[in-house]
Amino acid sequence: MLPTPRKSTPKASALDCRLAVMGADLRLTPHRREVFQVLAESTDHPTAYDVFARVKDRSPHISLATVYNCLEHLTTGGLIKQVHVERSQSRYCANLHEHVHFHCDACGMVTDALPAANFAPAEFWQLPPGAKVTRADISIRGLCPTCAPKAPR
Amino acid sequence: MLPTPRKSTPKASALDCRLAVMGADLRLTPHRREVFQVLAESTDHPTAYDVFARVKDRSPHISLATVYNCLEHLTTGGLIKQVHVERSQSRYCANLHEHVHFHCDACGMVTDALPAANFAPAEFWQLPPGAKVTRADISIRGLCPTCAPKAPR
DNA sequence: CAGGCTATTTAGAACAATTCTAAAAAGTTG
DNA sequence: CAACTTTTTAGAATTGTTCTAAATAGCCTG
Repeated sequence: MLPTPRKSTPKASALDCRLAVMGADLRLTPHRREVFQVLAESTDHPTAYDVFARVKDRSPHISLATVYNCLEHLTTGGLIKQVHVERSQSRYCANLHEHVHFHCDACGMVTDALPAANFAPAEFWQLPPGAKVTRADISIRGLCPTCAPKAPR
Repeated sequence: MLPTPRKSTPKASALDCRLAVMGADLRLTPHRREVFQVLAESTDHPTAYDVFARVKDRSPHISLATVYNCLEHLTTGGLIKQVHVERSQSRYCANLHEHVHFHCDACGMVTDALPAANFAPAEFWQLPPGAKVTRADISIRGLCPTCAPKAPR
């Protein structure tokens, strides 16, 4: 049985709007707002621990468990996305536009790359007949502009 | 400093050939051969533990650490590939043809999908200028033919 | 605005997958 | 076969994450 839906807090900012509009049933606690805000201000795909460290500047008493908790709620609410690079720690981003991730094998940096053209996975690969595609996780690996020149050969 | 290259064991099978040809400097121990063989016979992208369980039928005394060790050597030697689905345990496959992975969100099954057409990541996404692409990890998610009909709505 | 409810937060324990360690065993070379 | 290197082993350690139980806070009803 689902809990009774709650309204969001009275005072709303631009971020709050996005939270209110997109997050189906997500109580807008100060912690969740801060976690979201940190992520919205970051372009470097921070890990849960990175987020924890950044939020701590504003809320020194927040615990790592709360950050994980907030990240989970924001993710399931569709407000942020989890990014997986290999099977190392998860990273998060607030960029919800369709994009892929470019990952530098040398420095570990992760950046977003926007699609240059329309892209439909089912057109490019022979998927099992009858399969229903919900999404494609695409991570492109290589060397970033900074690391590429330094590479041997 | 690299260790002196060793020759592979005298008697060579088809698998050994692939191992010998492709694995730059990989001593062909019985364990490594068995791990590779198990993988070559599997199409279900087993986890390290799955491989461990399957190899144990032939070599009851093999340890999990050895399986991890063999998988790592086979991977760095380019003989097998690691497959990552989200950040759950790694899976492995011996299919070295260019392909992507289709992952069913309902049953967790992973299958290979071959490219229907030529595919160059740099054509589809605006990667950072100067970046050097070495590979694209593409995992397509959705529902497999078995699970799709059962899904609600 | 007190009482009752539910949700959130917390610190720390637990967990799972993997890697590390140190020692034993096996293989290779001179 | 002696000296050396590599592989294998069992178990400990590590890492990133999730779980737990208790404390706290938020909201609604009367």
